Amino acid sequence: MAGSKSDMIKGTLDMLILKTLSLEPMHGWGVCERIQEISRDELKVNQGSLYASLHRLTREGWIRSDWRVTENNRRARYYALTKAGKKQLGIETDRWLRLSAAVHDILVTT
Amino acid sequence: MAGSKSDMIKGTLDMLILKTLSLEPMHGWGVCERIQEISRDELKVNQGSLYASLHRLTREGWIRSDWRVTENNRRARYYALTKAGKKQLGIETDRWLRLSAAVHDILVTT
DNA sequence: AAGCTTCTCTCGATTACCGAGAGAAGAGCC
DNA sequence: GGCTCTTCTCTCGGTAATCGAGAGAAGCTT
Repeated sequence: MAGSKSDMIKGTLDMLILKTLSLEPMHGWGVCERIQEISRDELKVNQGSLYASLHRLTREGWIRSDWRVTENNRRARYYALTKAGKKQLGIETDRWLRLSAAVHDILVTT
Repeated sequence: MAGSKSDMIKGTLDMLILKTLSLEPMHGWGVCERIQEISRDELKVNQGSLYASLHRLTREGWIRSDWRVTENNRRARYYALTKAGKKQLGIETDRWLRLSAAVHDILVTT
């Protein structure tokens, strides 16, 4: 299997998760699927990275969670953005847009 | 310090250096300045990261180097892209464009 | 009961980058 | 000669993010 697994761009996972949760509260598994779906399989979130990030975001106070029952009648932890998380999402998005534009500038220089 | 001067987006440094060297052979110090200049100070390459990357790229066979005399009559190691390096630059650029587009898709989803 | 799916969470290894240096050598000045 | 500034090389410890490979629990289907 020619590797070519699409890894994440390091440093973007937290932002991507914050963004996804800003759409609506979701459980971890749902975040994975949503990101993969919107990116048309370009981005796949490894579970090991997912929960590490979710716990990191919780520790920072950017998201909070509680147990609920899913549509399928299973228990799951639902995560939601806090106010601070919303602000953080803005900060990280700005930073990403600036930096990725700069990278693009380098790449197109002749 | 709140500093947070713009760090690199992790994983892009090698590509950026390959790209910069594809313009013309340069010494390490020159690569730093060029990247900073083109990105209008948005991207600053730390020396510790620079030489780590340069050595990594050499080890992989994507660049090669030799000692030359600079315009200022100093000795410096000039780095140049190899054929394999040119190919690698293409691969990494494609990957970057795909992934950054996917990230963008997530960010604009409503 | 067995097995599949959904969902949670953990942990060690890897790797890239930062940050803070040291060292060497030419240039300019006294 | 001695001094400092600039240019340019390279090293190394620490940190943080991600991977990769798992385990565990509980509801569903057969």
